[in-house]
Amino acid sequence: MAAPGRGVTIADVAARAGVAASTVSYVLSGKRSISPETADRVMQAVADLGYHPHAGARSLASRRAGVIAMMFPIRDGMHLPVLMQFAAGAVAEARRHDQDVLLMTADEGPAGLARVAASAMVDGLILMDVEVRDPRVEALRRLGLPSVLIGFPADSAGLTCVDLDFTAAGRACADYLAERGCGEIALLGASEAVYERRTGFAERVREGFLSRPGLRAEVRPCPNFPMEVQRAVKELLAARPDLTGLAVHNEPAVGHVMHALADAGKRVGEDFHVVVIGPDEVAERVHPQLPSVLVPAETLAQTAVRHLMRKLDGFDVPDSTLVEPQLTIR
Amino acid sequence: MAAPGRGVTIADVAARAGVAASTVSYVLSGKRSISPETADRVMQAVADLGYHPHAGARSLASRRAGVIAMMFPIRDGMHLPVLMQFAAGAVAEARRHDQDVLLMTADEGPAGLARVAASAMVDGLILMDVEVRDPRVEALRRLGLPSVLIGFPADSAGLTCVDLDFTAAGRACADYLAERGCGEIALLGASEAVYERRTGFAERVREGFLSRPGLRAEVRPCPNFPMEVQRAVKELLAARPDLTGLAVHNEPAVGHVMHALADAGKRVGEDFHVVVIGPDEVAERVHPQLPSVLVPAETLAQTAVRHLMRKLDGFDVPDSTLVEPQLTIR
DNA sequence: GAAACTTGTCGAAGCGCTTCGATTGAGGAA
DNA sequence: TTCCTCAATCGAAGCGCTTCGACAAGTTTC
Repeated sequence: MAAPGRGVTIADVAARAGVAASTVSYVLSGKRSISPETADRVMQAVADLGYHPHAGARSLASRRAGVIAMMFPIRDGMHLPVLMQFAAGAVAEARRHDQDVLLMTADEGPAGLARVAASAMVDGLILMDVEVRDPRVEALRRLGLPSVLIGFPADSAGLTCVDLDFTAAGRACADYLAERGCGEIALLGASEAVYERRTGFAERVREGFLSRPGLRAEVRPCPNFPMEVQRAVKELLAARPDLTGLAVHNEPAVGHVMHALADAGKRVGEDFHVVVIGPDEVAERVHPQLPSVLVPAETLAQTAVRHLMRKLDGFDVPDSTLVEPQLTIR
Repeated sequence: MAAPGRGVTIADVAARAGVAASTVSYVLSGKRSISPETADRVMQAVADLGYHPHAGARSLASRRAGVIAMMFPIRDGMHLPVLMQFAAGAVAEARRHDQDVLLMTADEGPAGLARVAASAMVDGLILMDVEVRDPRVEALRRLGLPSVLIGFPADSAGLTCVDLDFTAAGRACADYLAERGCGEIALLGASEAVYERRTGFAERVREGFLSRPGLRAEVRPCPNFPMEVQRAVKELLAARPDLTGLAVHNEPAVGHVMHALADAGKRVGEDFHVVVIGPDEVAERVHPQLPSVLVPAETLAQTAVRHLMRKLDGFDVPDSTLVEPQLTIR
């Protein structure tokens, strides 16, 4: 348990178990068959000495670092809590595969990818919040570093991408509202900036939302500031007096939308229905609590890590994985 | 630029520059003097080949991994965006010191610390959101892994701790309100759970808030749910009719507090004053925008990383560093 | 003009691990 | 019994880097 001095090595373990170092290695990796008795003795020695293989040595000899990198965007408009959930999910899953996670920010860009790849610091990479045209994607292709992307770039050929099925999410919202008897509905979407940047995601929601027949539906981008949100809602209500259903795909706006509706005399949950695309807390922390389709950050992270692990082990994985959205009714 | 095959090694660089591998190493590390001409040739070769040293080999030979770990809490009541800012700040600063950052979650606990320490995977550690009685702290002491804590455990002897000066933050709020002419003020604090868990932080705010003489001040913990927050505010107003100043140290509650005040006919910024301890967005996204003392996550992260770097380089750093709060008026 | 340093460079010895034969006994097949 | 196979183990050769001691050429110093 207690480390005797500094650094217990495989040789120490071997000596204590009365075997060769290579035998210890084989016991630990399971790459050759070892008699149960020997294995027991080795494991006992490992436990006694509190042995953990030196990561550097291992990576040097085996050409496997046991580390994957995650590159995060730290950009305007990103919803930080979701990123954090994502990170937590990824770390948890990675640890299940005995991998650690190196944290990178998008600031490092393609050069950062080149660096970690060339230094063999990581075995693979998860790239978050991929944009439609993303310079990192090209770098990734060039480097041949095993990777999984969250989101879809314009050309995803030869890449492994994972994302929420935003089309289905949009449709789920329309369905929910339709089932509550709304005939005229609207989607208050992401801010303009988001639409400009990564069309993919926002447009898919739009498409899904508009895809349900028999409804009068429209989509509007949503402004950034509280007062403007309220004004936008008021304008919408004025322009469409028969509107009875609203989907909101914009975390920070939800609270303000609810005020504006209350001010306008709409009784949400009774004569007017609202559904949110966003994290649970957002939908829970307003009154009344709203139904929501969340971005299942944890599931996405898990899926991404699993795919990456399979790639590292030489298996094939689907090029594109869309996670089904879940609508939670509160 | 383009990698020829797989893996450019120091030997390749040496060959191209016409020197010994050790010379390349010395050029890169600056640990021995090298003639400018040779250095140039080497650097040119490095650039030509896109050489990056193999991290594992380097760590094996030099006993320095070039990686620091950050252990994050993923716990209830943590404000995720702040954590993320923290992470971003730490990564940025670490990169400035040519270090990478390994992400760990508190789930791994003391055993996780033992693992990364024994495997020489990281050179040092930053431990976030330290609790008053934290089992990880003891493990840290035992392991002798260089580390910096964010927050203060009960016994911080021999440790390096960094945190916001919460006492000063509390006082700054009281000062702000006093300057606006409020004679009777209150602090709506963290939720009960937080008080129970890490007394340090919440109590320091309380202490600071109550420390200004000549004011009638009180502190109340704040409930978790929207309706209860509103009720709590109403009760407070009823109990203290002369109350004209309120400090809120509870991110999710701010919006609801503002409603309750509006409902009660208080005109914030005119006959009633409110100040927030929390992130900018929280204070900006209500109407009217509020002054706030933020938890300077980025600064704290930077300070923590710098301290850790200095420790790794064998310098002394102060045991305890309190970052001055800044009050932003909007 | 010899002794004593400096400066710039090289070669070799590891760092701790994995992995590739090689080796040794047993157990089976012939 | 002899030969072959197979399971279990060992020893040695690296993986790519840093670092230590040497050493050849200057530079000083007396």
